[in-house]
Amino acid sequence: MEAKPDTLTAVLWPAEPVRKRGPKPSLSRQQIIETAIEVADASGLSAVTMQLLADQLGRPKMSLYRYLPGRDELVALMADAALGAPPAAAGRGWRGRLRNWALQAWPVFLAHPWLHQVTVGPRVFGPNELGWMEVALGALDATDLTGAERLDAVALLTGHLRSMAAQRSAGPRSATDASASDDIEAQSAALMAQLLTDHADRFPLTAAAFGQAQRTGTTDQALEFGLDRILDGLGALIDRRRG
Amino acid sequence: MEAKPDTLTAVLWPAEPVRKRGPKPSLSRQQIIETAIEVADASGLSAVTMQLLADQLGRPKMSLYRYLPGRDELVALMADAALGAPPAAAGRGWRGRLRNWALQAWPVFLAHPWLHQVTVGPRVFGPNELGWMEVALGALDATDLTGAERLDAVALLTGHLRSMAAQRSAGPRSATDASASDDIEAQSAALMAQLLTDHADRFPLTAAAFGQAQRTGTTDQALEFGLDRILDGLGALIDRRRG
DNA sequence: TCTAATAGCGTACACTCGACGCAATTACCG
DNA sequence: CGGTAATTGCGTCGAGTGTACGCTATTAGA
Repeated sequence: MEAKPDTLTAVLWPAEPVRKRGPKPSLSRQQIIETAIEVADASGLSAVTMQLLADQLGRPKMSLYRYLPGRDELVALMADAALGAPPAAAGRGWRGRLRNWALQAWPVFLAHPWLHQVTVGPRVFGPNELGWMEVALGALDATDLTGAERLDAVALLTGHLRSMAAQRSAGPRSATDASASDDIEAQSAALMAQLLTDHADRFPLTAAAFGQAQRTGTTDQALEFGLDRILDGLGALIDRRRG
Repeated sequence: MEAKPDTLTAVLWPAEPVRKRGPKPSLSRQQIIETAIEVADASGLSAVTMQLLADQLGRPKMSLYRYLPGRDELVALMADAALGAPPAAAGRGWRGRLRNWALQAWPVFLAHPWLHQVTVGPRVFGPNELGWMEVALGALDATDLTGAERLDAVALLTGHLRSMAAQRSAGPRSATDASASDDIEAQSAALMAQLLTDHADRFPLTAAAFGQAQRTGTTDQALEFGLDRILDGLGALIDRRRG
C-alpha cells in the first residue's frame, strides 16, 4: 500500500548474492518479471495481478512472495527491465546525439504502453534508467550548460516522450484485445470531433484547429514537432551561453 | 473496470435537466464531487473510495451510485471541476499570452496533486478542459502556424506542465500526512544522492550534474526552464514561418 | 549425520467496485 | 382530490485485489 523507498532500493540495486542453504528455488525473479512484462504489454498494467501471474507460471499465488516483497517492487523491476540497457551515444554534436537518444527511447515506450505511467514522479531509479540518463547527459557534456540546466533539459525531453507515449496508449485501461492502440486513439479522435461539432460555437478555435489537423496530423508528427521545438529552444540557450 | 466513452460524455456534457417525479434527492452530484476533490487533495486519488466518500457524507455507500454511474465517471468529473473555468487571455503577443496561460495553470496542478495523472492520454474532454485549450489556441491565433502545429504546441506545453506537476507530487501514493509534497521530493533527492555517491563510477556525468544542481536548482526553476525553452523553440518556428 | 536456514504455499483478512432488487416517496394526470 | 408511475434510498451479495502469518518439506554446511 505504502511507498517503501528502502525496499525499492534494495530490490533495484541488489547486493552480493549470499550462499543459500535451503531448497532450490523453482522460480526466478527474472522469470516473474519477464512474464509480468508480457502480460502488461498485452493487457495493460492493471492486468498484472499476482493471481494471474501465478497462474501463468503454474504456481500458487503466495509462492511469488518468496521472490518479491510486493507488487510495487515488481512494477519497479518491470520498468527498469523494460527500459533495457541504454543505447550507445551516436550522432553529430549535442543536437544529433540528443535527438538520436530520444528516437531510440521512443520505440521502447511504444513496445511497453504502460511504461510511461511508471517512469514518473519522485521515485527510485534503477540501473537502466540511470544509464539512459547518463547517456543523455553525455550528449550535453560539451556544452556550457550548468548541471541543473542539463538535468532540466533531459527532464524536458523525457517529459515530452512520456507525454506522447501516453497519447498513444490509454491510461489505466485494461484492454483485452491487442489492437487497442490505434482503435483507442481513433475512437477518441472521433469522439472529440463529435464533441467539437456539437459545441463549435463555444470552442471555435479548437474546432477549427482540430478539423484542420485531423486531415494532416498524426501522433508521430506530434512527437517530432515537440522534439524539434525543444531542441531549437535548447540550441538558442546553448548558443547564447557560448557567445 | 472498462472504459466507457459514451457514459463519460453523457456525464461530462449533461443534456437538458428533465423534470423529476420521485422523491427529492438528499444529495447532489456537485456535493459528492467537491468532497471527493477534498479527499484527493489531502490524501491522494487512491484514497477516493466510494466507502470513504459515503462515510464523509454520512450516507451508505450504495446511495452514491444514484448520482454517478461509477468511479471512473466521478474521477472525470473531479478533474474537470478541479481544473476550473479557464482564465481570461492576458499578455503581450502570443508569447506573453502562452506564458501567462501556463503560469496560471501551474498553481491549479499544485493545488490538486492528483490532477496530472488524470488529464493524460486519449480521454473525453470536459467543458473546462476544452475551455483551457481554447484559450491556449487563442494565444496562437495571430501566428501563421497550421492547425496541427497549434495543437502540437499546446500539447507540448501541457505535457511539460504535467511532467513538472508529477515531479512535485508522488504518483499513486496514498500519503496520510499533508506535508508530503516537500518531504517526498527531498527524500527522493537524498536517496538519489546516496545512490549516485555509491555508484559514481558508473554514472559520473549524472553524479556531477546532480551534485552541482542540488545546491542551486529547484523544481520551480525546472518549470521555467522548460517553459522558456519551449517558447524559444516555438518562436523560432513562428519567425521562420512569418519571414 | 545432524542442524539450521530456506522454499513452498494454504488459510485467513481487510479491502475494493459494483449488480440487483425491493420498499418508500413524490410528482404528474385524470 | 385520488391513483398511477417514476425515482430515490440502500441492504445484500459476489468477484476481485494485495498480503501477513505460520506450518511443513527440503537441502547445504558443520
